[in-house]
Amino acid sequence: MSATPTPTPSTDWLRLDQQICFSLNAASRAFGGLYRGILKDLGLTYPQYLVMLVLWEHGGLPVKKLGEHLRLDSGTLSPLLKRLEAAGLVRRERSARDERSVEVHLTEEGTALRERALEVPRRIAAATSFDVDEIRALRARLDELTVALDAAAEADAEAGA
Amino acid sequence: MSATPTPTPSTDWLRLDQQICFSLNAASRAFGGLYRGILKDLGLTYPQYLVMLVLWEHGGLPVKKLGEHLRLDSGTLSPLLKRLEAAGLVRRERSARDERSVEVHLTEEGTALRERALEVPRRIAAATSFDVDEIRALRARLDELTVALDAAAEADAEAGA
DNA sequence: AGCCATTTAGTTGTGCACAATTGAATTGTG
DNA sequence: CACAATTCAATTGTGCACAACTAAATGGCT
Repeated sequence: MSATPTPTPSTDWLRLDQQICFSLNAASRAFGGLYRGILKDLGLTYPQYLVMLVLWEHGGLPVKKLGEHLRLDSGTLSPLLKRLEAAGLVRRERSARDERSVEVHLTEEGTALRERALEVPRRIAAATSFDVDEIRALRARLDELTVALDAAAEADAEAGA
Repeated sequence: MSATPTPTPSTDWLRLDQQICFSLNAASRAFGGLYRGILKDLGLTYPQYLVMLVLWEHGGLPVKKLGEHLRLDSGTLSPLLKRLEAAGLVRRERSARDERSVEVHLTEEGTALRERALEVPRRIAAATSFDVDEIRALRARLDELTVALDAAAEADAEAGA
């Protein structure tokens, strides 16, 4: 071993402050903290809010479709939807024409909650201090990144298999 | 169904695809998936890898300092560090001069793991298809955002109190 | 029709994030 | 010194992410 490695030239690729993933993770959790405060009034967690957004936009959907919109699987959605159902915001019912599928519908209360949710994006936007174009550009960048990462993870998984 | 609300003009602020937080969250989870595959060889999860990065860079640290670097509290770190200890990568010992504090040190094995971790950033960078300057710019942007969000969450919390 | 691969939700188990609380050690103040 | 306030780690409890598996329903194929 001899003498601590400490190579740390200006290009130490293992430095935390050089890792994009850390900045991303930190920003994601900072958003989480802000949403937590704002959504508490609505009785929603952030992932629950995302589910409600999809339902408000598309109406009733099977769990599968919901998962495609949000990139989440039934392992995450099943318990989350149960909690939304317990809160009286959604109903879950087996599809008549395909008994495997469970369709998620808004209740009256769930539909009504949309009105109160309208102020959420405004409060969030106020917090970022970024203007609309900056947000759009950043979002586009991140989506590019996500596509590249998903493709790479896919390729990696297949190489490993 | 009495006419779905569907206000959806081109500025429906509740549309999922307009929300920066969703892109951020998606990118963060996409990174997670990629790291999961790469770090499996090292026997680390992504948060465990972050802890190891800090230890490789700074050497032994009390849990508190570790948490400041990573923005994590003892509720997250305590069990995580126990798992790293069980894996033989770190030792935890009460500080002699302040019995409240627990110092986390790398074991030989933990120090040695750094060599094998050197290829991780390379593999990640290859997956992003972004060049170094783009990454740097994106990271700077995200860090700005994080600062703004933390400040806003702080202000929000105080207003609520 | 009978059989089999696929699809769809749900369940189980592991690990992380975070709020709230506990308990011990330390520090500040009278 | 005594005692209140603070600091630090750990614990408890809730909820999310994801892998692996189960069970039921479906659709294709012979």
